[in-house]
Amino acid sequence: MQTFSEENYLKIIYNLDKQGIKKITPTAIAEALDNNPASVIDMLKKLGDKKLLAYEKSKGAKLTPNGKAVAISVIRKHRLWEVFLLEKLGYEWDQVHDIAEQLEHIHYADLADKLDKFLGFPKYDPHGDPIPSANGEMVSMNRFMLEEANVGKTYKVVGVKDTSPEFLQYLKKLEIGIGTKITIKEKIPFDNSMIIMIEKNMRTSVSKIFAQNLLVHE
Amino acid sequence: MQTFSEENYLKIIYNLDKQGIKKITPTAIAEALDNNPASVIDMLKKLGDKKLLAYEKSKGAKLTPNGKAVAISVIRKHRLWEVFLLEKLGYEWDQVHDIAEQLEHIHYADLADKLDKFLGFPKYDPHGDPIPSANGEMVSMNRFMLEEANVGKTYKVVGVKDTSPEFLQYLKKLEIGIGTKITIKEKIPFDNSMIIMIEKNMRTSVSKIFAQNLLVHE
DNA sequence: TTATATTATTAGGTATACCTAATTAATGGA
DNA sequence: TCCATTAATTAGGTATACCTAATAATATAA
Repeated sequence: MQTFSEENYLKIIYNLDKQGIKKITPTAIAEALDNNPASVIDMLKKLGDKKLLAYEKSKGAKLTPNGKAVAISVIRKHRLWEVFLLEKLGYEWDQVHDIAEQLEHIHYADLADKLDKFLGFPKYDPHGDPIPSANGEMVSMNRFMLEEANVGKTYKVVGVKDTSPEFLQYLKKLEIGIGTKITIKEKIPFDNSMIIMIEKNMRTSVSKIFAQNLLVHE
Repeated sequence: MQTFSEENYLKIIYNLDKQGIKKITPTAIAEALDNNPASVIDMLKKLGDKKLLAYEKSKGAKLTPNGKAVAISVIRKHRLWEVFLLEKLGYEWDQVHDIAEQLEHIHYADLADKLDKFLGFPKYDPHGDPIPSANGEMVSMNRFMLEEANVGKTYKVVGVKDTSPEFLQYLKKLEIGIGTKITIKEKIPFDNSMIIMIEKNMRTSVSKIFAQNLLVHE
């Protein structure tokens, strides 16, 4: 059994690894957790003693299979709770993350599995991230940024890169959510903005930075 | 904002008060929390500084209106989560308490209210305890022990006094839950056992100790 | 009333998870 | 290569929430 704090470290290290960072340094972890590299080193020692990860200055931090399993189980709970908060309690996209940050640490035998079943075994969370199954497997989908989409084609929104309230609230205003269909009408080379059609009725222009933060698939 | 620990103290003190204990001593609190009186005194000082309670050796601990409000809000969340776990996730009576002990400390603006709405504004939790409303009010019902019920009359199960897995699992076996109707057929003076009819089809005998732990109302 | 328990309290200590400041190591550029 | 910058680490400190052991206060009983 891990503490909230230990679980957060494992989760962050797992995410940094997923992001393709080869060497996960104390500084990178401290930045992600918004704390101090000295604190991180304390914790890396502790998690090392618990055989949840291995840390070497030259190679950075690497989760053991055990540590990875804990990280995935925390991520599973986080994403399931996000689905619950959005679909059942009526929270908005930009609110579910903070609550799930707390709920992800609730421990009880088959809580995640019961929640999973109650929600109908969802495959993705409200940000379009895949939900690990009970055995830790994740479905992967060919996702890319709206920026890389082609003119004339229609895509489905599967998630966001930026999860700031500002971005999420803007999406809500545009009535863009998970599953929304977006057709690329035109790309404006001048400023790399795009003219898109949202669900066949709302034609609008979106900026480059917008297109760089919306995940879609064909 | 309070820590998990502070909330647990406030909750316990509130409950001891509800149980009619006039002088809530460090020893009584330590017993309820399964910790040390010395630790309790530390915390009483801290909660006193935060104006959540007042402690005097002669009068014991007394919650301030503020401390009481926090305690009630924790209790509200606890009981709402219990309903959720039982009704939505399919947990059993004897399991919901432990999970709710963790969930009750999750903080977020209107989480309790949204959960309350999702559950259809339940008035009682699975143990028959009233759920405080958003403004801290609790419905009270004329509840008593099955032991005090009269022969020939029919009652509705509203809760249990003993919440041990042993008792709760026995209830499950007898198919007795919240709302189950029980008719008193006969009282046996010899051992103070009772012959009851459960929901018009199951006639059985229950012991005195059983009848002392099942809460019913007319 | 006085001796004996029982409670309450204080003093001092532990583990967790942070912190700052100082030091050491590593890296990058001129 | 050497200096400067950045990163890693160590040392020592803080707050939380516990603990044990010793002492003080109170209650109970002979």
